[in-house]
Amino acid sequence: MQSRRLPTLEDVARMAGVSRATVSRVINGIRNVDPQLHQQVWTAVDQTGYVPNRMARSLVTRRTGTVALVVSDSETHDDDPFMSRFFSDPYFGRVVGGLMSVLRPLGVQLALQMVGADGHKRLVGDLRNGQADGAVVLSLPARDPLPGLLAASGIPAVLIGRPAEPVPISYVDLDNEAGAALAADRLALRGCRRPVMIAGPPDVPASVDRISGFRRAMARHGHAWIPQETGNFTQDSGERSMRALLAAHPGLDAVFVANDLMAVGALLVLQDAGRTVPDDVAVAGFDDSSAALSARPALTTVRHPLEDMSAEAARMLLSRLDDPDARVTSVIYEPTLVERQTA
Amino acid sequence: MQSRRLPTLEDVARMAGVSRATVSRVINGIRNVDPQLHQQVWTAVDQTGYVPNRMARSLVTRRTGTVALVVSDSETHDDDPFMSRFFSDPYFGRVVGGLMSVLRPLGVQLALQMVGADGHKRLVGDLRNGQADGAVVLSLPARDPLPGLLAASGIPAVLIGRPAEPVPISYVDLDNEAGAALAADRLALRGCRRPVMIAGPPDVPASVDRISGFRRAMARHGHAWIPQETGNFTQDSGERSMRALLAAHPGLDAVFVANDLMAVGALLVLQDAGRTVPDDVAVAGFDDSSAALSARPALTTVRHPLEDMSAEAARMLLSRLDDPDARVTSVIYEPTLVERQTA
DNA sequence: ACACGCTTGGAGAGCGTTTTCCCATCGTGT
DNA sequence: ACACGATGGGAAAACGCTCTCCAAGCGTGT
Repeated sequence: MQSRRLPTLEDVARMAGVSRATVSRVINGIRNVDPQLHQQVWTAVDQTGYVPNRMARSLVTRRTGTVALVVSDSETHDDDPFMSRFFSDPYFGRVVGGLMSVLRPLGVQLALQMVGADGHKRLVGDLRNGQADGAVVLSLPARDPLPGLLAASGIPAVLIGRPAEPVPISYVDLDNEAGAALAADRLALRGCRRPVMIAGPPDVPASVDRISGFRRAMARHGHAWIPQETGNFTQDSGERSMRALLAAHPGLDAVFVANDLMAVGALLVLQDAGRTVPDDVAVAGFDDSSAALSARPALTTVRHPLEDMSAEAARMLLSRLDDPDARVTSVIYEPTLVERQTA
Repeated sequence: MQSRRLPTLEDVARMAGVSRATVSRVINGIRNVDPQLHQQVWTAVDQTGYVPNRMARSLVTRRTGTVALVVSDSETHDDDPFMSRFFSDPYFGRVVGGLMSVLRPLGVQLALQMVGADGHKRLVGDLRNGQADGAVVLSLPARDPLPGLLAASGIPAVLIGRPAEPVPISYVDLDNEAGAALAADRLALRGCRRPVMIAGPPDVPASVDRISGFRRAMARHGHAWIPQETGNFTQDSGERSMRALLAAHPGLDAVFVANDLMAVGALLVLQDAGRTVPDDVAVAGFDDSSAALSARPALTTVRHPLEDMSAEAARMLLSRLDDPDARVTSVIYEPTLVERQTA
């Protein structure tokens, strides 16, 4: 069954009584061909069950119809298997969903690429060859050289999240500062006296922006100094941070947490410590991931339209592929506050 | 920059002063070549920055170095965007993580393929051509013809989750019956009098097995009849089902929920209804996803070693690729009970 | 010395497409 | 009638690689 050779253009051409070139033209809908032949070709295609060989086609067109989703895992430690952590984060799924929503209708493949600290050169090489036509790059640690390499090698790419250092490369991002400010305003509005925060890793730009956005907004509300703990975006680190904060600042009455997973952890710790949320302590998260909804009380959080952003990233990449000389662009999304029960 | 033609085998050969064939042999480590030339070739490779063109290579070897992760979305409804729901389910991430853990070290690509109700033939066609060397197939609704088509067309494939109908195709699966029985035993051990259950969609084999496993085990404990509601594995449907169950059977004191997401929903509804968990009502979930840990009280659940299973699926597929005549095999994993606070 | 194997490098034939030429045919305006 | 631009089909050259032959070189046994 599978041993039989697959039908090729040649076979179709023979059956339809035309040349390979004509069949190719019909299939790709390029140039006019006689309606009569057109018909013959299509019936031949049906009868043979012909499907164009992707490799052969790509070899000559230099297009693969695939885009790579590049995930950096340079931050992996041995004791902290990055893969399980990253992939099970809702973040990953939301991005994939957003990308697929635009890629799939167009028949574009999505290929997963992980790149370690060493693999950057290799990745660029692979990309320049037949690996993929372009790349959507995700979750970069600061100082990652990848954006620079990508830009320099002229590989069409779009980042999700701005590059840490200015590099001529397209990206979509959220206005993280504004989002954090939204949370700050909300917390201040409730009349909090001693706000604290749980920040994300200091080497990712989004984290930095959330920190500065929160501080700046709180300063406007008269809170010059905000105690802070740093986590790594996992629920577990949220719990640890909250415990530390509680120990150091027992009088705290509001906490801004840089993502929902950590916020859920913080919530649990607060409740275990006998604090009522939101009456004793108000909590605001960030992302509006599914965890926010299943928390009890439901988490007040900053909505991060990741699906939309990813979809846009896909669209940007695609249009860049159509027009290689297109300008580098960026799209910044505005976050909104989702008021639920914790603040 | 990117306009410059990439170096080809020919270029390397010229620089090294040998023939294309020799360079090819050196690069692929096939046959012996003179150490002297060997050296010359490698330095030429380095100097040119040569990277083999994947398409060209695949065209002749008929191997792509890619496996497809096939996700069926035939159950999509317009009002229920499948993609966002499916991809943000921890299930998806865990599978990807498991697959990657074995694929990545081997340099094998993972390509995401979604296939709709119509697309089966197309998928098979794409697969038989250069799309991928094989497929890992996920989340199939019952009566899905895909396993049959795959088997018939001789495409190397491994299912995650057994096919609904017997088909000569390899798969990995969990002993869902045994898992449900574990939960049942636990609930019975706590001395429950009125157990109920929230089941998954009746058209997925795993659901069916969990239902029958739970019923059978409960029957052994003297509970002949178990009231049941059916959800679709989302937290929301878990909430709905729990509410219905509570209304119809106010005296219930134990509930088995077919996955953790629904269990979290059930937990929330129970608490909102003023029931204490586990004292008034014991709850057991299934999967041991991250949601189980962040629930409060922490969810007692059945551990589903999805990462291991996916990794094994990848290994099975790979070995099938190496030896196309390998026998169809299946691996069934044994679930374990994770005793936390809800039961 | 000679024949005979064994090793190693090169020439070249594909792999299945797309695409560039080029040629034949046809309709049109003078 | 005749030249002339369109139009549409076919032959064949890539695309970059692998791999089968083939020939040359070498050592060995008789």
